Amino acid sequence: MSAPSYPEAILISERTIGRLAQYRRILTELVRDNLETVHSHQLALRCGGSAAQVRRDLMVIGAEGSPNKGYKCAKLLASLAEFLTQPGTQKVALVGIGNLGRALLSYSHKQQPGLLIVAAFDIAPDKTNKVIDGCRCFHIDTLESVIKEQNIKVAIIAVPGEAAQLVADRLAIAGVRGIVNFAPAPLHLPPSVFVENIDVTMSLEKVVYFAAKGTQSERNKSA
Amino acid sequence: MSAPSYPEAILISERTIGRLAQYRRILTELVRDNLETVHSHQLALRCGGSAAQVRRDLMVIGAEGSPNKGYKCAKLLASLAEFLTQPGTQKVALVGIGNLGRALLSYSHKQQPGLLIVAAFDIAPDKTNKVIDGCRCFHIDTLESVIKEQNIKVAIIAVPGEAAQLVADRLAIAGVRGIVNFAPAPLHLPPSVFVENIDVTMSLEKVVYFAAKGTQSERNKSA
DNA sequence: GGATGTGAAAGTCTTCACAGCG
DNA sequence: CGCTGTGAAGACTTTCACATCC
Repeated sequence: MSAPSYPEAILISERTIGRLAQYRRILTELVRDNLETVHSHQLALRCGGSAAQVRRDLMVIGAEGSPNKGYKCAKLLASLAEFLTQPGTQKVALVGIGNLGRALLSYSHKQQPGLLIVAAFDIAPDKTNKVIDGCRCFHIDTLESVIKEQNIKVAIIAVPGEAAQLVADRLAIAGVRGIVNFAPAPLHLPPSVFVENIDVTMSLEKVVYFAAKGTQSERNKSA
Repeated sequence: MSAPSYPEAILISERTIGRLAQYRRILTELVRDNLETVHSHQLALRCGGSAAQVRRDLMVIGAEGSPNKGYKCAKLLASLAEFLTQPGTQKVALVGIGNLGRALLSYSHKQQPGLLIVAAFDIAPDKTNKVIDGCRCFHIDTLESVIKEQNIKVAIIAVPGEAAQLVADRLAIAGVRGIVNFAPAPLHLPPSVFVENIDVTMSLEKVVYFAAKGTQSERNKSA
């Protein structure tokens, strides 16, 4: 009769996971600055949410803070790191070495946390078989073999909309389980593959609308 | 007693506006391909939503389709264009001419709809006083004067996180009413300024989590 | 028959408010 | 006291289901 391991029965919403990732980023800074403890309202201020929201989010990972002193930064950061997958642990592939792709590569190269792009693919021969920002670039024909060889489970799609579905299908078959999709087209994939869409044009149009029309108040959903 | 003009009393949610922008993009393609009519379930397939969702969204702009024939593409597109602000109408400023900024500039240059960046700013002298992808680049010192002169109401922030709040404050004072923020930091601004955050790192971490852990099904929120 | 338009139900997410504790 | 932890309420979104019309 060993102690039951974390049931993990309750499944956590996408929004919550996103905010937990933010909290981790903030806590990384706090720990770097040698802060001992932090209150929920302080975290709220730094991520643009409410204190109640922060407390509820931290509840789901079983974090515990003491009244009047708040949460211990180091301990909380450790809990978050254990709960979320450690950044840099997961290798990421990038498909599409255009302007956006190169911007992501330079991020990956400089940034300290997350975003460890280990392989990039493109269809244009002049972009392949070289190293950009420390990342090896391959021709798209080798996508399946490289993905399998390196056991890559996460990919970023930064190709034109017309090519996105085809790329996504190939990624899924090669074993990728999660995709960040910058193409402005929905990907139809089996539910075993998680897809996060980032549609810059749509976001811009939203902002244009609200800038011109009604004054919606600032909301921080950061997605 | 004139007929009451559209009350516009009901304010429309951010999510809905985002989807309406997607519908417009899809309809632009349909009209280009000379499609006469379209059904709600066809739109749903092409944007990754449900048919009921599409119909409800179109309800808010008072679109009308006929049973069995669906919606008239051209008419619906016109309604959407009238409702959303016409793309290209609003001039957009870009702050931060790094890799991401340049990727956005090249988009702006090539893409047909939306995204008309007319001025870019940076603090580095070697990036300013030139033209990149058809967009004039200025030193950040001239931000206020250029924004006011050109009457720009929408801006994109693509600077490092530490500088984001300062830039946002200056933009708001210069008269900007809407901001797309790529910096991973919340902007604290008066509610008269609409802010849309795009946090690429956070999205990536979400995907890493769901790729590794539980299999959440694909959801298309495209934000 | 097969689609739209829409009230109502169901579901999801956020905020409130307060007990309990240091 | 002020803050955490959390049930309960509230607000918002999506889906259902069906009357209605071509």
